[in-house]
Amino acid sequence: MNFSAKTEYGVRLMVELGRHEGERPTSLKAIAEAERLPLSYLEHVVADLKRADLVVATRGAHGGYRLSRPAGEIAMDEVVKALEGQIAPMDCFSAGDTHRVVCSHEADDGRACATKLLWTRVQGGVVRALHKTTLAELVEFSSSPRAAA
Amino acid sequence: MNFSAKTEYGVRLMVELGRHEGERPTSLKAIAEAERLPLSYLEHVVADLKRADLVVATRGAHGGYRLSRPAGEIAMDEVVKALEGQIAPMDCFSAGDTHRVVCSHEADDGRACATKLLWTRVQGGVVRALHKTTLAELVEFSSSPRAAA
DNA sequence: GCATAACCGACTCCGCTGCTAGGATTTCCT
DNA sequence: AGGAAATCCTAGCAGCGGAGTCGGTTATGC
Repeated sequence: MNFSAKTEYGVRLMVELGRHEGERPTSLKAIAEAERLPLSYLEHVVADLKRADLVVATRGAHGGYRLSRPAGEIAMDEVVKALEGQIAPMDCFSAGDTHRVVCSHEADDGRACATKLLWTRVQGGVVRALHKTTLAELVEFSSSPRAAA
Repeated sequence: MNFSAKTEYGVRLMVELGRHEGERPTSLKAIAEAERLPLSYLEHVVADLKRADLVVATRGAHGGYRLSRPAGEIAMDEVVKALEGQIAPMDCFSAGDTHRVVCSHEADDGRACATKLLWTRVQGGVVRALHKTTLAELVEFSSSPRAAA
């Protein structure tokens, strides 16, 4: 169970933007240098965030990115969903249940899929944890030298 | 964010064993057929479960596997941990660096890793959800045609 | 002693993730 | 006007790990 590096990068990117809230837009290059992340890859990451309307871009010289809303109003489940695609602990939880036979025997005899209950609870736990955390919290946390979880 | 198929298989395997609690040991072959899973792969899965003392094996003819404890006393976080290796939403959360989670740029300037707070909460949410679910619950859930999460 | 079944390790296949490359487009500044 | 600095797009690639196979060995019941 792990989130992709893309998600990690995206969260870091968002935090970086949150740190410069109210200022002029921040360029990807600046973020890449601050966080020591590959610039060319960040382009893909930020594209996801933009598609989800979490970020607003300004093109051209002195352009860059800004948060679309105040950091305090951005719940982290939105961010992670935008980057990860969906928050589902098992493939059969996403919309396109393509090839694999994960929940196969559910339809067979009407018996409930044993693991469904488990994954549902896990999913709930994750989403709740993400939802109750705002970007502003992360920004603050990353600024203070010591803080509790 | 998803768990591996191995974990899904392992949970199903455990449920299947739970269903036959108190009986003679169940062979992998029987489980593979019941759940329509590849037998040869299940061998690896069950090996993990055995290593974690969640399952007891009986070798030879009429052998098979049994739960090491009553299903009601087996919390699902144990099972998932045994199969998944660890429950960490990010690589830097893996065991080994307990006291100080190393997140690349954290060591640089003493600034806390922004994402640490987030992943810690997520991890907590997952572990809590898994821990409060017992194997017995899943067994019961999979037997009744309809139940709520 | 034969069938059954756990045990073990090595090996292959494939998809996905992370990352790069190159170009096109937009905008600011002088 | 023209160049520099950015976002934007698409294609492609390489490595790695997950999923599954296979052959063989050991242990046990009948």
